[in-house]
Order: sequence, then C-alpha cells, then structure tokens
Amino acid sequence: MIDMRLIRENTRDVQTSLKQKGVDFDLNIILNLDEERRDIIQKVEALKRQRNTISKDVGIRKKAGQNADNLIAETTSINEDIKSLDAKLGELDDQIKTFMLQLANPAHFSVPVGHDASENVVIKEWGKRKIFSHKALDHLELGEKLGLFDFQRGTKIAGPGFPLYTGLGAKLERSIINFMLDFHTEKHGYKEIFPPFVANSKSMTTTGQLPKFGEDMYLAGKDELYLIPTAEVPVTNIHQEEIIPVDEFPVKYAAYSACFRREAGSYGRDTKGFLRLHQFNKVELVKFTHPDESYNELELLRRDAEDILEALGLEYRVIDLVTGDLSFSAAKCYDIELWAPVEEKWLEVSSCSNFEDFQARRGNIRFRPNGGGKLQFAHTLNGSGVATPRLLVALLETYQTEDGHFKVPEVLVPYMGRDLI
RNA sequence: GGAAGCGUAGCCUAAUUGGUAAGGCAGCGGUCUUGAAAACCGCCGUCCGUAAGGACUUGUGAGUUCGAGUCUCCCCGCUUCCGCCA
Repeated sequence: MIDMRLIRENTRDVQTSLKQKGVDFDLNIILNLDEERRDIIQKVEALKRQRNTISKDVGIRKKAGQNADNLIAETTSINEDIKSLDAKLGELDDQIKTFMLQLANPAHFSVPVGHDASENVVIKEWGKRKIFSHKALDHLELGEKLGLFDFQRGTKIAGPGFPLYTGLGAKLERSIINFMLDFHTEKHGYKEIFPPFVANSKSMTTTGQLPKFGEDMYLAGKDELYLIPTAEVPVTNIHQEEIIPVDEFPVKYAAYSACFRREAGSYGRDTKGFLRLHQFNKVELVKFTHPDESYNELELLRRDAEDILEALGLEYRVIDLVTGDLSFSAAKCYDIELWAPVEEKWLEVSSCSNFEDFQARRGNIRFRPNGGGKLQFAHTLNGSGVATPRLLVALLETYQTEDGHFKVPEVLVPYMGRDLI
C-alpha cells in the first residue's frame, strides 16, 4: 500500500512512477475521495464533541439528583446526524481502501524506465557457455531415459503441470532442496523456516496476491485457504501485526515450500516439461530490514542466490527489470536466469525484489527506530534461492555425459551418495 | 466437533449499580547536573486540523443507552479440558 500522505503531497511523482509501471489510474479519484473524507470527519467530529459535552452534563446532573430530560432531548437530532455522517464516512473509507489495495507499488528511482521485458537490462553474466561435442539430449529425453520423472502419470493423478518425480529423480530433487537450504543457513546466515503451504486471505493481502490476483491461486473454498504460490507469503506474514526489535535487523529467513500456481491465462505457453508448472519446489529467501538498509540488502540477497548457481557451476545472467516489467508489489527487482544449453534459452530461476514498505503497510509490520520515536514500517525483501524445475532443466542439460547419463555436480554428491546417474 | 475461560497501548497491569480508560516498566525530549543516576515536567496508539484544539481507540463488527472496557448478539484469536485422529 502506498502512503496516502505521499499521494497527497507528491501526487505528480507518484502518478508518473505509476504510469512508468504501466498503471493507468488517475490519482485524483483517490484524492477527491480523501478530501471528501476529511471534510466529513471535521463535521462529524464537531457533532461528537457536542454530544460528549452534553453527555457529561447529563451525568453531572443525574448525580446531583436533577432532571436532565431537556439535555437528553437535544442529543436526538445530533445522534441522527452523526449516524448518517458516520455511515457515509464508512463508505468512503471502504472505497479508498479498495483503491489503495489495488494500486501497485511505484518503482524505485534506480529502476530503468521501460515498457516491457524486451527492454530489461542485462547487468551481469557469469559462467562458461557449454558446448557439446556430441548430440545432446534435452532435459525431457534425458530424464525419461534415466527414469527421473513421469509426466504422464503425474497428469493422471492431478492433471498437467503436476510433476511426478521418481526414483533417483525424486532423490535428486530432494538433494537440491537440502543443498540449497544448508547453503543459505550455514553460509549466508539465514534462519530455516518450514512454513504452512496454505495461507488465509489476510496473509495473501499483505504480500499483494490479493485482492487483485486471486485468480492465479488455488483456493480450498470450504476453509477459505489459498495454496501458497510462494513461501514469500507465509514467511513474510510471520511478523504480520508485529513490532520487530530494531537490533534484530536484518531478519533473514530461508524456507522451502511447494508452490502452487494456476497459471491462468498462460495455457499453451511453455507447456513442455518443467518450464511452467502448477506445482513446483522452491527455496525462498525473505528479509525484513531497516528502511536505510533495504537496497544494500537487496544486493546481498541477489548475491546469495547467485552463489547457489556458482556452486553448481551453471551459466547465469542477471537482469535489472524495467519499470514496465516490475510486479505489482515490487519497487525494484532483479531476475536471475540460467542458460539451458540444449533448449538454448535463458530460464528464469529467481526474482529478487525489494518491496520497501509496501507489504509492511498492508501487514502492519513495524519497528521502533533507534533513539526512540514513532513506530515505522519495516522494509521487506525476498528472492528465490532458487526454484528447482528450471534449475533441474539446466542441470540435466549441462551435466549430461556423452553416453546419456547425468554427472552429479560435486556439491550434490554428498546428498545423492553417488556421482553418476 | 463439544465445554469453560480470556483478549486493555511496545510490555505489564487497574477501572464501584454503565458516568467517559488510572497506573507501572521500557523508550524519547526537557529541567537540574562537570557527567551520570535520582527527582520533576512533557511526549510515548490512530485520524482531522497551519495551529489552538478536537475526534476516535479496551480483538473485529453490530445493538441497547444521553453515555459502553462494563450489558446483549455475530465473528476472530489464544488458553485449558473433553472427543476424534497422524
């Protein structure tokens, strides 16, 4: 949520940065409602003041054994006016809140201005291009040959997009997850979290999935619980409605979760294999920071994700998303993409974002600044560290041997208990 | 699923038959002091207002009332017990 004061006092800047983000919404709609709201507040508060004064007098008179009927009569019309003004005020509040919850987070000034993904800026490339001297298999051919997964049966059980990992494929998946969790907790100082895989609508509102993107999620309607699209949701909501002691900053959590996405509207895109799924595994990194530190922490967060890919020896590049490609809640975001040498495509495996106080406002996540003073909203960040399906694609394609086997990357050998599949 | 109890500000705790939220701790500013402590004063939840000031706030929402922490109802959460169950 954007600070109403910022909209009021800095309308033009907010309007501009929303436009750069591709949001076509006239802030005057909100400003007019806000003005009307404040006008009514003044009127209704004056009336309430009158009523309070009279009530006090009634109490005094009654205590003294005097009659107060004429005073009580006075309140009748005042109360009627208050009631109707309060009702109007409630409506305005609802309207304003509805608009505010649907307004995207403006981009940070450092974000390059651009319309869509085609204008994104590559800011870093790492690793050596894999060149095959033999005919290489793509990840599906290799995986099926080695019996690592079974998409047909996964589809039978749940439908397309729900992968079934089998045998050493299942173990490889589990090894990757364990490796990433150990890496982030032991080397990068994150606290491990194992969160619920469902969340209620309030939690979904905090992180920004609701109210706008409900269609993208699975809903267990009977209990009004959503399947989480990312561990960002439960982990960010750990401190919902809380005050974080300032000396605990930065709070760093690493969480594995399965992620569920309906992918409504993307049918027919990337349907092949692991490129786009309804259920996938991901280790998510979440940070709560002091506002002064969040952009520094974003860089560190990105490094932590990159570190995983370097440990696995995979070629990657980092993208600085332009304003038009930023997600609803993000003020700034880096994508990290892996090179799939057979597909010959860049695959997004991580998004590292700073949400500034956008989520903290929605979830009321605060801290008391050093030296005292008013409670302030914390900054929240998160990044994938990383998602497994596309990582698996890059791994299988990169580490295949000439005779159609898979050479287990060194860091995964202890987890797999073998160096070849 | 059933029963009982509880929910007051960052934390802790009060509030007669309904009379308009008292205090303590922590924190911030100030007075005093060489400095600190103590003591004292102010601030210490949200909103409106340039300000003076005012309104709101006892988990949420509604109702009764001139007036609700207090009475009534819905809902939410927590605790304990019972039932069911991995």
